[in-house]
Amino acid sequence: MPWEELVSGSDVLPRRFYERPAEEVAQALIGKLLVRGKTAGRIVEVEAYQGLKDRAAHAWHGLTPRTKVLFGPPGHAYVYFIYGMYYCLNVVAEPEGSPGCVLIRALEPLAGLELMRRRRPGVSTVTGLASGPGKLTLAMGIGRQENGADLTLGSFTIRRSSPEPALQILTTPRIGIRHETGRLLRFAVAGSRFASR
DNA sequence: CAATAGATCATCT
DNA sequence: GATGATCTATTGC
Repeated sequence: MPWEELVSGSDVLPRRFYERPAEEVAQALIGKLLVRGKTAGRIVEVEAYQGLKDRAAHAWHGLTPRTKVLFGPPGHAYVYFIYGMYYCLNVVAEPEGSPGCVLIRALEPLAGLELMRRRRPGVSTVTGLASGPGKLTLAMGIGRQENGADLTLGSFTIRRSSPEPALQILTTPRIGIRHETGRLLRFAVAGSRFASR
């Protein structure tokens, strides 16, 4: 899909969209558009992290230099480096001072596919371009520089598409964590080939 | 197919 | 000094 058409038919989500419990924001983000520069994709998989009351969350230990952004105002990006190799993208949720967030885990690529392919050499299928938290940051060129970015302004945003597709949402436990594994805080588009496994 | 190993480093104890 | 919100290649059935 042409980037211009995609963006002209969509609206940036306002800050108040993010100012509620992380679990609600996570579900509401399914189907929304993540746009960065000339690349864009539909969010098909997310996980909610509930801050101080969630042992699996980075913010569980409290305010540190790394978690500072999580304690700030909602609607900003929290990007962290993991396993010595990858970056993961989160969106800060809940009112300022309450460090809830939503991990973006997978996208259906919609625009800028050529650029994404160049950033993911060796990946032959479109489904494999952004079907995981580390993969999507590579495909969209997201790194340290984006930590703290305001997602309600500028060229890095999350948008509501019109019309919004009617999507069946699946709820499951979160992936790759050691604590709080029983909580049903992962949400994905049912049957999506673009979600992670 | 499923299971496993290796890459590689910021962050916090 | 250990750990981790991962990915890929490789091995074994």
